[in-house]
Amino acid sequence: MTEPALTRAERRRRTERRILDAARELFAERGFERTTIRAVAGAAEVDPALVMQYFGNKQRLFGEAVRMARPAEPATGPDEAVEHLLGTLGVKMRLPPASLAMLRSMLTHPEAATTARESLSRQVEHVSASLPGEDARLRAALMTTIMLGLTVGHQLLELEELREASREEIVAALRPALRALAAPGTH
Amino acid sequence: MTEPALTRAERRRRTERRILDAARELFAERGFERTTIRAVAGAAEVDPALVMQYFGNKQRLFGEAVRMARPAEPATGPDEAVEHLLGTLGVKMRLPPASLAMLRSMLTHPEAATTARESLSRQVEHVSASLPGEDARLRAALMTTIMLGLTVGHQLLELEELREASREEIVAALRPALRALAAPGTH
DNA sequence: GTCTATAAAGGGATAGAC
DNA sequence: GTCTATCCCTTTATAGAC
Repeated sequence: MTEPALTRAERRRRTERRILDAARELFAERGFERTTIRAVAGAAEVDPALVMQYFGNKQRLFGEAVRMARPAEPATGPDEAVEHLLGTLGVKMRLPPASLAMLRSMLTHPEAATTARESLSRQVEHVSASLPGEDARLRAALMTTIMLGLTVGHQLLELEELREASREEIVAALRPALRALAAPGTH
Repeated sequence: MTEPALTRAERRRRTERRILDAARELFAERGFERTTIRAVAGAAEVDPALVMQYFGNKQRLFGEAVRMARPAEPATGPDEAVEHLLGTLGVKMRLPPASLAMLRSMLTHPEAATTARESLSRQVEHVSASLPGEDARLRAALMTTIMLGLTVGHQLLELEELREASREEIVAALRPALRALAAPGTH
């Protein structure tokens, strides 16, 4: 009793974690519809019924899998906003499984779509606050969708033309485009 | 016999067309997995078995639904390439159902993913041929994914921030960004 | 040619044994 | 607390009647 290797609660916590990790990976790879409870259980090496026991249903499992902490970012200025977006590219080229899972299903699963919209809207707000000019909100939205397109093309569609470039090359090529949007337009 | 209102072949052609139109709309709206043969048949007001009779299986129905004519575009110069891309925005804000159907499923359906990759690669090649500079291919890829992100955000996710802007505003705000990519970089 | 009936499979969910 | 067994629904696909 002096060395209770693992308490029940602890064991349970670990099993739950294993299931969630497996779920994230499969949702990220195949999307909501093509991911089965059975497959998740198989990958986590637990019984399918246990997955239901822990998460209730597939929808809640998905909800837990795509939930993640989001760091709050302070508003600054146009140049900083550009560099901030470019900086996320390092992250975006190896997105956390939770984000990938959400992105993979955002076009075909209602809840994932909602989460994606909310997340993108927050980013638009954040960037927008750092930009000058009348149409800051639209330009911020364009900057955000540019990053979205890049992520989709690179991470989800795995386009060769992007895969064969280094992060630095992409950042360097993209910077002038984002700068053009960050500056109040001459249009 | 002088007025055969509709030949068998003609009737069949029309029914097939009705099925395809219904399929495109549903695939565009819900994606491959969430679209059922039954729903397609219902929308086209035919028997589900008839859909199978005509198209064999769901996969082939999808294949026919997303197939579409693609106009060949001549290569020109950087400015023309930019204006060409911006010009497609008019189209992209009301994409043909076949394209929408393909895009909707591109992240979760293997065949749609392949079609999307091929289509994007063609566009990269086309734009790339019009650009000067060492890294024309990468810059063309970025321009293409920018348009992809915009389409996804606007048409599929229906982001408010984009929806509330007019085509002209978007074009005007986006032009400098694309121009920055079209010019051989100072990076 | 079109529809009825049904086969066959897959997978989410549940009850209850251990 | 974990697993066995199974239910039951949905959906694709087929066989054969009309």
